[in-house]
Amino acid sequence: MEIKPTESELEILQVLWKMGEATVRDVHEELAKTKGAGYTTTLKLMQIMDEKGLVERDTTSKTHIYKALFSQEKAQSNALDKILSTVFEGSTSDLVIQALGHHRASKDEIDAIKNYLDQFEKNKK
Amino acid sequence: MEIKPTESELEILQVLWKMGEATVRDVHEELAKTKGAGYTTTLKLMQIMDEKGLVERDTTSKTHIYKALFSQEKAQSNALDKILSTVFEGSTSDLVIQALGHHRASKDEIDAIKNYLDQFEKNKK
DNA sequence: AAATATCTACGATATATTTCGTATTTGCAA
DNA sequence: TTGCAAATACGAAATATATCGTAGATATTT
Repeated sequence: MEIKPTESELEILQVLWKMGEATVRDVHEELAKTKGAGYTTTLKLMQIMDEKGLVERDTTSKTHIYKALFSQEKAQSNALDKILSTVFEGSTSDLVIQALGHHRASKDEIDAIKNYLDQFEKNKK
Repeated sequence: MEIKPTESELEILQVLWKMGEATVRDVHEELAKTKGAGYTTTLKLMQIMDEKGLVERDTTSKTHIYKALFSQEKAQSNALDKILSTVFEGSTSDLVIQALGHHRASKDEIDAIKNYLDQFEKNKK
């Protein structure tokens, strides 16, 4: 059973990942900073997401509290899978090199990656 | 002016990238291997892509010949930008490490990446 | 040259997604 | 307790995307 968040649903998930828990108003106000959709639009989407199981909500009080069930890690994994197969022809190294080339990483980031690679090679042996 | 290929358009672009030039039938038969849409569906999409400027076509003979105008590199760059901002919170290193972790890269690929990093650091100085 | 196959053009339908309007409910404040 | 503000529920419209059917044009075969 594949549940794939739509574009708008992902925007909402981003807010939930950042805030942990949030009300519809919380989410809507965050989105309003960059987008111009009405409150009920956000509400409706979050209700749909609840039906789909992308989020859960506590409905004990009048104002419902939402939490993401679809994790950021899962979203990352899905996103990588998809672009690997659609635009990178399955080449992880192409993807990595492009990523490093176009989006400048800090020295710390580079070091983190090098460490990771060293670790990786050791385990290979 | 942002022209963003849709999901289906991207599938078609993939075929064009691979083949260089292709007719509607070429593309359709390639897609048919994994998908069940009719010939005119592919045709219509490719016509729309032509209007959008995603492809160009030679219409001198009855059977038109298509070529991608939207490059694979551009698609790669767009795809990375998007997932970086939507699911990786802008962290290139997170993206790279996830990519290396979940999708096993060959020794050659790892080496390629390490070389790239070394090169990168040298230029920094 | 007629019949047949293959192609393009293009409107129309189907489906998915997003957006909104309105009704109803709930809590708080006057 | 009455009224107002803010929330949910939900159908429906708006928009975006994908799919198809049919008509007409162009080649190819017999």
